[in-house]
Amino acid sequence: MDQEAEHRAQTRVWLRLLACTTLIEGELRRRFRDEFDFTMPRFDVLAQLDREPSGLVLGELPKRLMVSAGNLTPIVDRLVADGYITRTPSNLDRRVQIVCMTVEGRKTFRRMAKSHGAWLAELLADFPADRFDGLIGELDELKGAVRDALQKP
Amino acid sequence: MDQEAEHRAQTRVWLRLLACTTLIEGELRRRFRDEFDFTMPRFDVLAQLDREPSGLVLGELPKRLMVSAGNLTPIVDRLVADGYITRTPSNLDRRVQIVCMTVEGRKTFRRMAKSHGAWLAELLADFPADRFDGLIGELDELKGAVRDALQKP
DNA sequence: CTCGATTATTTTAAGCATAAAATATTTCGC
DNA sequence: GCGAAATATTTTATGCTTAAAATAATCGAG
Repeated sequence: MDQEAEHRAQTRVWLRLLACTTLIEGELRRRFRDEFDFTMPRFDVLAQLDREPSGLVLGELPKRLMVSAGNLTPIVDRLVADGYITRTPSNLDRRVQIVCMTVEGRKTFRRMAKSHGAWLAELLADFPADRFDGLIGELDELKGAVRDALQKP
Repeated sequence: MDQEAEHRAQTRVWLRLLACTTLIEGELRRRFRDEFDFTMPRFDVLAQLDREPSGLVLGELPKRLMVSAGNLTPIVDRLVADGYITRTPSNLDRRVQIVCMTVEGRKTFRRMAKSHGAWLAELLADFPADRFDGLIGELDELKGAVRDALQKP
């Protein structure tokens, strides 16, 4: 494959990737809004905390969710205000805060997560099941390749 | 594959997809900003107009870019103010406007598009070239499957 | 021809996202 | 222990994004 063709293939991969993500994300956002009056970023925060019964250091969230720290402040604020999570200053280091899901938050999250899974199943239903593993493998490799490329400089 | 396993595979596909897109998009955004003081949505508008020498009906842009109409108003406003595009009311239908790239806009776009291609090549360099076509095919199928699922209701 | 429906576009309100600056606290070299 | 560097978090400014309401122009049925 010459340089030109490789360039074209790379652009095509990127555009397809973006189209698939935009399509799915848009529909999931719409349903979260319509069914639960909730947003995906809020759901993503709860999803992280669901796996951590003892809570998480606040600073861990931006890393796991791949967003900026400043971004999370108002999102966490609102989740606290709505009673889904708590935010408690650490006694050992007063710069640090621990965020932890409340019982109410966990209950709400589980209900939404169930729907989330069902929506995804509905959206991906027409994709042949025996090719999921192949696609996952390709995407994993792609992710690794991009990560490596970002590491270099 | 049982229901459970299929669900897990679907979630994994979605998370990988999102991770890849977020990773690449973030880096491209950063570079657009650092190198050209430009944003991706602005670039996307120019990319559409680059393929239309005689311009486009404004209402065509939200459809092609898969964004809402209201979203484009301030973006187009600024591109006009910066001299990259023109916006002229149609004589036949005064509701309609035609947007068209200026000579300056076209020059700027081509310069940025060249860098954009190079950045993408850099980010995807470690992904084996002989597997691009396979991945493109999978993503095309995925996109089609999701589109079909969205059509149904 | 005229009024109601449709279509194109903008405005508004709310929230997400980033980068960069600000604030507050801790840690570490000396 | 003191002051400088490092770390955790919030604030600020700017821009993207959507949904829904508003505006404006055209179309179409009678």
